[in-house]
Amino acid sequence: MDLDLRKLRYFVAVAEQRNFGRAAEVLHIAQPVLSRQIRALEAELKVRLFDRSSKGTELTPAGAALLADARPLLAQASALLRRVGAADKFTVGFMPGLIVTPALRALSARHPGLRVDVVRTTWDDQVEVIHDGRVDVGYVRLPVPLEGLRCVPLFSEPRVAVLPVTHRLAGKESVREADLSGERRVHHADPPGLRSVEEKLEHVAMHGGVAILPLSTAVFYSREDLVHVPIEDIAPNEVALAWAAHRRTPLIAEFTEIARRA
Amino acid sequence: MDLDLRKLRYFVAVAEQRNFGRAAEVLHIAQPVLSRQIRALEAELKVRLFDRSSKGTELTPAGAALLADARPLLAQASALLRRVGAADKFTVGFMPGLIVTPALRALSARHPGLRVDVVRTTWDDQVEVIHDGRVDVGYVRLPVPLEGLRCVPLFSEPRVAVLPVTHRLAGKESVREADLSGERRVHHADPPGLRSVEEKLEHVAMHGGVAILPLSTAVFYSREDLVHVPIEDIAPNEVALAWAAHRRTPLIAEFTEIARRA
DNA sequence: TAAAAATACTCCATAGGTATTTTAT
DNA sequence: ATAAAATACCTATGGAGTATTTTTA
Repeated sequence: MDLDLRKLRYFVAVAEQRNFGRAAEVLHIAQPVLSRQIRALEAELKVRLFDRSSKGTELTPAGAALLADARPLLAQASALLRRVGAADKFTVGFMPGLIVTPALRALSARHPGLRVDVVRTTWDDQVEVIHDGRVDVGYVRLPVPLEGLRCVPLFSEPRVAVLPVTHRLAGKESVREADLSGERRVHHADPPGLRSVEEKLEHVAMHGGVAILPLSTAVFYSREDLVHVPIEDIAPNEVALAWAAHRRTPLIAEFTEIARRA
Repeated sequence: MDLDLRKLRYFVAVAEQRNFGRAAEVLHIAQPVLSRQIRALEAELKVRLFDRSSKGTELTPAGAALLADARPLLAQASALLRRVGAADKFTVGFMPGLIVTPALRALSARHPGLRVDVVRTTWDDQVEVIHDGRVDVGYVRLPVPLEGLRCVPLFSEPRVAVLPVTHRLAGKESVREADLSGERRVHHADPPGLRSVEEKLEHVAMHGGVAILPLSTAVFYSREDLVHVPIEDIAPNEVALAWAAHRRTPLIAEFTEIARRA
């Protein structure tokens, strides 16, 4: 009758590990328990989810289809758990460089009893925090995967090249993308391990190369040993407000209005 | 750890009935069981969900917040259950008057093993069937509540007034909305009980009044004793393709492309 | 006192554990 | 022979039932 989210969570673990023993370890349960639970799930759903063999466990087509549904369902359940009991709290996520305080202050002024909170996000988790309920709405930098989200564009801003002050292009009024073709681009997680803006800038300062950032981010994280130069011919960065697609709450509607006007 | 969907379903029943005894009847369980399960849920969530009194049961603010999350979560769970085991089937919903066979045939041609199916919807359930997984995508007539949906506009078409052949306006080339001001409008579920297009048209034929329908619907359901006349100054009806916001499957992407080109 | 919900108790289904067997490379 | 999953068997938790008590308008 009712789907058992525990079994579904176990299923996802096996699907990810492609191995019952390892999945059981991850889940901190014994392997026979996991085998039995997956079999029970298959019996309840009347569908074979895995092709087991001694050299590995693979998803069946039905299993793959289930996995696609299972992940967002579990995320939504965890979002529900996170939000309940925090009904009087409104949390906003934002990417580095974006200023959210005026909008939050406006919301707070209209709802004196409301606790407001902010969470700084990164490229990695700007969408994840929306799906799992850590934030009610997020200021995101596009593009993002739109699945499960509702999204309104807010504004766009130019991108700049961030360079060491000693760089040959450091004094320029502006540059074109072609001017940077010889440079090592510092992207997100490239070189590996760089996740935050600070880390990227530290890398540029230490080892050279160029980081391409939205203007507001470059301004917010400016350092004396780095400069930023506008890039003429690169698409601007779009900033949008996003929230979980299935939610309809007055607070979210109100906040999007506030954010749009700002 | 894991949310219990059974308890959540019980919670929704109590929230809807605002009475434990009646909710227990609806759920086909005994009242003490329900009391105990709701208490257990409150303990697990560490939140009081209801204010109980001998003259009624009311949601707390936290309970109201939970309800808003609980409904879509349960819908998504039921969608998952419906879809698993039908991984090789693609189902399309459509509102009356819309022709979906060419698009379906095109999809079918590209995927020989795929079973395709159609479901005719009404105003009442055109969105519901998407949320609970009865269809993979739906041709909907806007406006629809966009929560939990992804939606691409397809085309728009004029609306016409459907009248008895004997009506004073029956011979006209076209009419304006003001010309209809004296007429009894036959809407969806107004007069009560009218849910399908056929019922509405039957009502117009029997009792007079005017039904305003998209052109294609009026053509599809045309009858000898009724005529339709274009309305000059009314916003056209928008037709869109919609699907569950959290889903990303190749088949849906492919079908939206096909539908868009048609 | 009447209606609504909570408590007390019993029963049984099932998750979890350990030990062991089956199966395919 | 080895690795992976399944089976056997045990314990404990928690869901469902009936009978009854508590609470408050």
